Amino acid sequence: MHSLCVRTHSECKLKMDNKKKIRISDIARLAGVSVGTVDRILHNRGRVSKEKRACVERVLKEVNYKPNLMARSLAMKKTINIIALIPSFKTGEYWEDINRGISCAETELDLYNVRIERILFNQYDELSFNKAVDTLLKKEFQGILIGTLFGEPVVRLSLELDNRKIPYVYVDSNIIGQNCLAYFGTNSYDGGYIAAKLLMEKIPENSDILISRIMRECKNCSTQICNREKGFIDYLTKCDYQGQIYYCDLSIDDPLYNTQVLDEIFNSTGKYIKGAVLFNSVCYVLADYLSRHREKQIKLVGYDLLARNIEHLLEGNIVNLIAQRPEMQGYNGIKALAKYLVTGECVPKVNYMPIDILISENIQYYNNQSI
Amino acid sequence: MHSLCVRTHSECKLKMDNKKKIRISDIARLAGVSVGTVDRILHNRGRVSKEKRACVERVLKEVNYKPNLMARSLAMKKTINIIALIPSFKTGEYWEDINRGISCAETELDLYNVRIERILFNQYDELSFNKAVDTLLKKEFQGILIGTLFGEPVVRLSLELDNRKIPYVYVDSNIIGQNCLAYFGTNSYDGGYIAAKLLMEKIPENSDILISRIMRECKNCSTQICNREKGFIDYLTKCDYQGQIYYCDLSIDDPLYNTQVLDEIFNSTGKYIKGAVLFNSVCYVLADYLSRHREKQIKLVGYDLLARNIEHLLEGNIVNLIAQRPEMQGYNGIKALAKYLVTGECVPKVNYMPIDILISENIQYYNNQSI
DNA sequence: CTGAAAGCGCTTACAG
DNA sequence: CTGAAAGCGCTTACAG
Repeated sequence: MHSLCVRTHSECKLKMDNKKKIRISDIARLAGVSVGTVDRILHNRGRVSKEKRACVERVLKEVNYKPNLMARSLAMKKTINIIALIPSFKTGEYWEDINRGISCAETELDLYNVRIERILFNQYDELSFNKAVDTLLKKEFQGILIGTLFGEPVVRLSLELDNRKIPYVYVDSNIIGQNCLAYFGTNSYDGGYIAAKLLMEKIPENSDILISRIMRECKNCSTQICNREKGFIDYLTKCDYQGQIYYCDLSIDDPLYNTQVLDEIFNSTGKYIKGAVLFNSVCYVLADYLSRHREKQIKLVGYDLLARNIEHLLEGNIVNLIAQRPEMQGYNGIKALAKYLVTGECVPKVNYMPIDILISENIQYYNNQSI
Repeated sequence: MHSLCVRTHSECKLKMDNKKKIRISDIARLAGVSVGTVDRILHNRGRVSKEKRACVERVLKEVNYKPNLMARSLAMKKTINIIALIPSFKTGEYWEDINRGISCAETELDLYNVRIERILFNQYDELSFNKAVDTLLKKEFQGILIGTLFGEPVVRLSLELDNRKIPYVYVDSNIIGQNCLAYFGTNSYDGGYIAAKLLMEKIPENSDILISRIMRECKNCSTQICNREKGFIDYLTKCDYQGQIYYCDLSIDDPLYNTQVLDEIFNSTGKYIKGAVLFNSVCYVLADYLSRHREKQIKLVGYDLLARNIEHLLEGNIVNLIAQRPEMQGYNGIKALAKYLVTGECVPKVNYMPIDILISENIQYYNNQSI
């Protein structure tokens, strides 16, 4: 059956050495078939005889064919729809940055006929997430990026997507054991470990510290925060930390309540507290109090570049912010989906973002680089 | 003359609202001319009558035309040649990272028929730079990225490029007063200022410190290093630092000599030195000595993620490395050139990279993100 | 000065 | 199962 192959091996070689990009029509010519047949084989569209298939595949193996993606996307009028399922946000909030990365990828991919639709939910309300899932499952889409705030319903959604063979990417925090195409986010444990190191080098040895939590967070939502706290504590243990750890639950929007709670701690047994940390993105809540009532005697380490956190960092009410390249998470997440959908290529499954350390002197440069 | 315009304003509007991307042929139809004529106007190729020009421009203004870049680049077989004029490097050295960013852009831009040629020079030898310039000026190229090690000859080259109307981008350190298309690199002064802050918070108040330099650097080469030192000293002044500053000149490749020099300092008046800094990328030279002779009693801050620096950071011989996203510099620099050459769009002229603070705990994640 | 036509590399009906 | 042809949006000779 090889007689069907009208070109010899050496001719193929010649073609290869000859640097010019080889095209589908070249392959067709070399294999003695039409471009339509080559295309069918390239894309597994079937309806090709064993003989021709073997012949074309033989040529393919020899020439290292790379499709011209521009020509492809020009010829296919078909658009690819990607959904971004992320929390809604206000200006200056954490998810705004992730969304900015998504928008950036969106602009770039527009040329390739990739469209992105955002479906938003309330990050403090699991029900709103479930509703968003119901909405999106009715839509036509080929890929989805998921902000993994709510572990359990994300797993449910993932199973459904597995069924439908729709690729999905996680951002923010990872949920292991799922078939996501990729995860983009930090190693939360190490993010906590680093916070402890930064805090410890700024306060006198074995001073007491305060760990604050935000009450409005639902119990089961963020593995991110649990893992950070675990890393934090492990660092303390490793250095044989001997101080006292205080815990408190703060309100995200009731400063009076917070003042009451914190005054109580600081004015009683907590008067030797020299450092504090808060593991989600709103450490400004604590900084608000400290700046007004404690005159920078207490070193605070927090996470994420919310506008209100940055203000406090610049004023010295926060000593370090730990950032995790949210824009990059959004950008890379969308690009990974598009790459897979356009070319079939995969990226590594777990992609840990850098854990960036910000101080008042370097924060002005942090978001200068375009992505 | 408006009668030449066969479509009315409202028809244009209709076309716009109708979301579909408008094409050159749409414009031609709306203006009552051929696509060839529209193309000539779009690209200022001349040979168009005043009337038709006015008519087409009128339509253009109304429809917010955006060319389809994929179709354009598919149709133009013409390739764009960009030169990267950078130092040669060995594995694990600083410029390897910049080069990696360049390669990354290269891969991406291949689709757009952008080709990149590297011309390398010896970063310690101004003559080799000048030779490289001679070589490249004989070539055919449309844009160039320049590693600005040698201030004066870079200025000369820039003037020649201005003459030829060839856009150029600076990376690594900025040279002000030139017409570069863009600069990508850090603010060196702030890079030094931050080094001082990091060092000061790790050593006892007013301990003595050591500033090391590398002898092989040519006197006139790096404004980068001068500026870092200036920032460093200014921070000390600002905190009213009272310690003693020692200076020493080290060899990049003669550890015995360095041992001698450093032993002399540390064993005499320098015995109270608790901190050290080195402003170019090879602080491993000093770390080599400290790790062998001073048992981590001296805190060292350095720059850039050379393989040998990273080793010392992980072993605790360096407390902080300050990094400046070299890959991003290379990548963004090339992309800026390509963008300008393909679409005519400019990026901001001065693009300060983030000043990243690395410790042993976060360095493993630093280069994980693809760019 | 202007337009009709061919071509970039790929995909997609369509006819056989 | 297979191939010839048209088309994606733009550019580029070419003829007039």
